[in-house]
Amino acid sequence: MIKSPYKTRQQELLLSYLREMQGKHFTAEDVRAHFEGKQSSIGIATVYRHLEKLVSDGVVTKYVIDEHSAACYEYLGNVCKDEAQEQHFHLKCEMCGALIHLACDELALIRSHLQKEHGFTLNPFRTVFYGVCAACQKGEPK
Amino acid sequence: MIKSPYKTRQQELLLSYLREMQGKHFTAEDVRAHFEGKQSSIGIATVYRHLEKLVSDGVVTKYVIDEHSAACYEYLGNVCKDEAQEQHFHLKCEMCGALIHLACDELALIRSHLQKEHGFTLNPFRTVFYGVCAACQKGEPK
DNA sequence: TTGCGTGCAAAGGTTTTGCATGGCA
DNA sequence: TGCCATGCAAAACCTTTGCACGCAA
Repeated sequence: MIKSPYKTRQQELLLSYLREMQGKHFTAEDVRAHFEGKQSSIGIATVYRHLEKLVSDGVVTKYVIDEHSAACYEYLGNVCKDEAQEQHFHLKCEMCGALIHLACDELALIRSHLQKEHGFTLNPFRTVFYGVCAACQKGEPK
Repeated sequence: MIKSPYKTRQQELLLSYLREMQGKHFTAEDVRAHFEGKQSSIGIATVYRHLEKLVSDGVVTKYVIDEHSAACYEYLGNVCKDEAQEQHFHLKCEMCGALIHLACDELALIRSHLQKEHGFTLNPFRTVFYGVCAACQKGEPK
């Protein structure tokens, strides 16, 4: 992670939020709203600028779920990057909208298959599987 | 596929374009531009309205590639839907932007795995695998 | 003091929607 | 004639950008 030349109040706030939300998903608006009202607030533009930088540093992942909802971000935190890559996939339920984390070794096979047979290096940080989750299939849409 | 109550010139044009583009990807703007200038033109709103309907009918698939580029559509055509589901996946290269079709039985295993082990029904029509394609890895970015 | 960081507002691009008009049956 | 379809323009939405000001070092 590249260190910023300057340390600012907003940066500290954002990082504290990230730690708090580790492993969960949030949008840029979530971040802004979280600090709204308190004497410490952050402009939405600043949030986007920081998140963009953190994404390019590989510390935060950005998922484009749907063109009409805001992008989802996730803080990868202290997890070893390679480890996270192998174990961490996302499923998005098209019915209830849930974004599900899936840690499954089986799926690591997909990566090696795509790599060996098709010369394609999968990026699990950005790939989202769409479909219908178990709950919704049982007829329990929210 | 649900039949429209009325048959219109624009509808005919759109369908002819779809047949022409079967198996390829296009955006709403591509459709509009294709008929621009000719005495037969289609308004962008009409294009979106038709595509939206065709998507919900399952005849056309919509892929949200990136939040800042237009959505990609694809006409599934006469292919049996079940057959297409088994054989047809998409890879998106994050370097050169190529959208690659991948027909691979191996990947059908993903679906059954997700179904059996996680109760999740994958929708291959919407799922896109992100990563880096073989050409770009060999250092041949466009 | 230097120059990066911030916030506001405006711009940017795609997609949707309201409304009056046009065209199919 | 009765409605649906169309097209234009405006709206809606998220995200980026320009610019002046503020603040860290």
